[in-house]
Amino acid sequence: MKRDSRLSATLHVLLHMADRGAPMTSEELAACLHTNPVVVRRTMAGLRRAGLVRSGKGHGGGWTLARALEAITLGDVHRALGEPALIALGHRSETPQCLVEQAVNAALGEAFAEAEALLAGRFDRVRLSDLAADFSRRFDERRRTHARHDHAL
Amino acid sequence: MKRDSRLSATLHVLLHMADRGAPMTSEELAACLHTNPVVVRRTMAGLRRAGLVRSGKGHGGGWTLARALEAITLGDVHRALGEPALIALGHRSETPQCLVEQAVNAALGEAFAEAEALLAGRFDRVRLSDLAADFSRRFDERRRTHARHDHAL
DNA sequence: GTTTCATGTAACTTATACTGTTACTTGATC
DNA sequence: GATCAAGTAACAGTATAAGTTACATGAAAC
Repeated sequence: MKRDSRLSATLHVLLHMADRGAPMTSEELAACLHTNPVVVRRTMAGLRRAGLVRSGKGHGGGWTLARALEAITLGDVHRALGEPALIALGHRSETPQCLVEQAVNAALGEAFAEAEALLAGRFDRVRLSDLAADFSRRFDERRRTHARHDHAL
Repeated sequence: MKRDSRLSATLHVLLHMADRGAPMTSEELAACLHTNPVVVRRTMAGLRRAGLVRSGKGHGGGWTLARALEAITLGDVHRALGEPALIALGHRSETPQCLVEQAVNAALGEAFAEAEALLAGRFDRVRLSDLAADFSRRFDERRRTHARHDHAL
């Protein structure tokens, strides 16, 4: 299965937007993702509709967060993206006549639903501010590592 | 994401094979799945290599189970199919330079791994005999329902 | 008010993986 | 040897994410 990376990409650019503080253009965000500005606009359109971000045209335009990082969960972003499927497996038929297939669907469906609920629940409990805090930790860590490096030179 | 239904299909035919007791041809199994015999052979090839089923050519040939239903778990079947991805989401880059992306990958990766472990663990605990028992329950239930129907006529 | 800049969107192409189909080979049974 | 069924290669179909081009819309700068 080819994996959907829109959630990953979107979280990435949202954190960059927060870090910047000023509007960022689709072109700048596309550079962060090594992709095309149109891909960014297309993906962000759902977030705009969901009220997570705002967009402005013309000079000084671009994308800005509409809420604080603390007020946006991964679940909010996932839903804004159209709530794409989390589980890569599916049934052969959703409404089978065959009793064997009904038994298979029941067993797999229960397992899928449980895993999906686990992921969705976790998404709802993680805020963008949590990711930003982890980024800061990594940033400080890198600074310490580089400082040691500099001393060694 | 288009969902992978090979696990679902394979469990379906394995139960039909167990129910039959005698070898079933790819053509017969394909009829159960409303698909093509070649699709069946292709999918079952992994199970043969894994020692879950045997195949015979010529007259009286076809597919048979190589183990009892109690000795095959959903996990066995999933691995025999090449262990396709369970989670439909992925990272944009597996080894990002960007610290922001590293933080995103860490958060998502942990969530993905947890959900994947939940599903895989569950697959390892469910045996084909469990599905067969559920099928029998459904079969009896339908017989009771149909009996009541007959009385009403 | 015209130019410039940036979003909004449609349309098309590409990439990828499952699925379906045809054609042919291999091997076992009658 | 004829028939049957698996084994397999090769190719077409389908769906979706992703990338690209082109153009319209609207806001700010000059």
